[in-house]
Amino acid sequence: MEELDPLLHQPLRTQLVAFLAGAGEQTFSDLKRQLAVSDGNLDAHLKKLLAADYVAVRKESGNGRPQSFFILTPQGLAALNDYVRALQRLLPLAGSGDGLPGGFPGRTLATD
Amino acid sequence: MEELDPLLHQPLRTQLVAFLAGAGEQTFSDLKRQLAVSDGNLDAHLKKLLAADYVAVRKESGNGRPQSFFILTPQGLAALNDYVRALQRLLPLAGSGDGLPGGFPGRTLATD
DNA sequence: CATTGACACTCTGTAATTCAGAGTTATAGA
DNA sequence: TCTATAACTCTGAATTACAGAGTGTCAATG
Repeated sequence: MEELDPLLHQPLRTQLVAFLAGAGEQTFSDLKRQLAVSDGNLDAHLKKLLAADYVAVRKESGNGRPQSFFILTPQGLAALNDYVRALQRLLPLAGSGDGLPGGFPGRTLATD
Repeated sequence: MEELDPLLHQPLRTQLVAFLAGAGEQTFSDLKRQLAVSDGNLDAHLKKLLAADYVAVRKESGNGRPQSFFILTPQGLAALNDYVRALQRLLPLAGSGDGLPGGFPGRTLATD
């Protein structure tokens, strides 16, 4: 069966990686605001992504107050693409236009 | 930000629900074989889906050996559709043809 | 008819994950 | 300098995920 990278297939991390992919380099505070998540939780998930080299950090300190900038690595981007492909194979996402108006393809769900 | 139903956004449960959506009513053993998962784990996740009314069970006993047939409920199907829509909004899944050949849209990932 | 084996679950405990808030360091303003 | 605030980081509790042991039923065999 289709394998879904457990590192990416988690609500907060999926959002996190998707956001980084779309928006590019982000500070800790920006991520915190955008994802509406607690400090500790964000830190924990970022740590996992850093440990897997899906995300890299660049720390700045000296001029203003210290800040960390987080960015998706090539590995992270590749993993995200694999993940999206796995989802597409698993869920018939494509083929029903934009929004799946009629319901999930394949079944009408007989409730008999 | 986009909310991803945590009940569905978990590797095994996503596969489980997607499989039920595509294949219709399935026995416990069929699910176990298809998803290559341990008894206890399958049971635990089915319990969650049953508790949420995403899945219903029909138990047969009398003629052969007792068997449980699991099927997606209308609520489960609706939740799955919502979930797919949420994914589509979160990840730019559509628009790049069949398989995202070029990479994730939106960024080329400057590693500078 | 008792016994053995296999199937179909279900229960229980452990390991891993997720999360929130307390703690730490550093800057900015009064 | 003293206080407030921003930007993290650490710690521990609660939830979740998982595997294997346990329970009950049926079929086959002697």
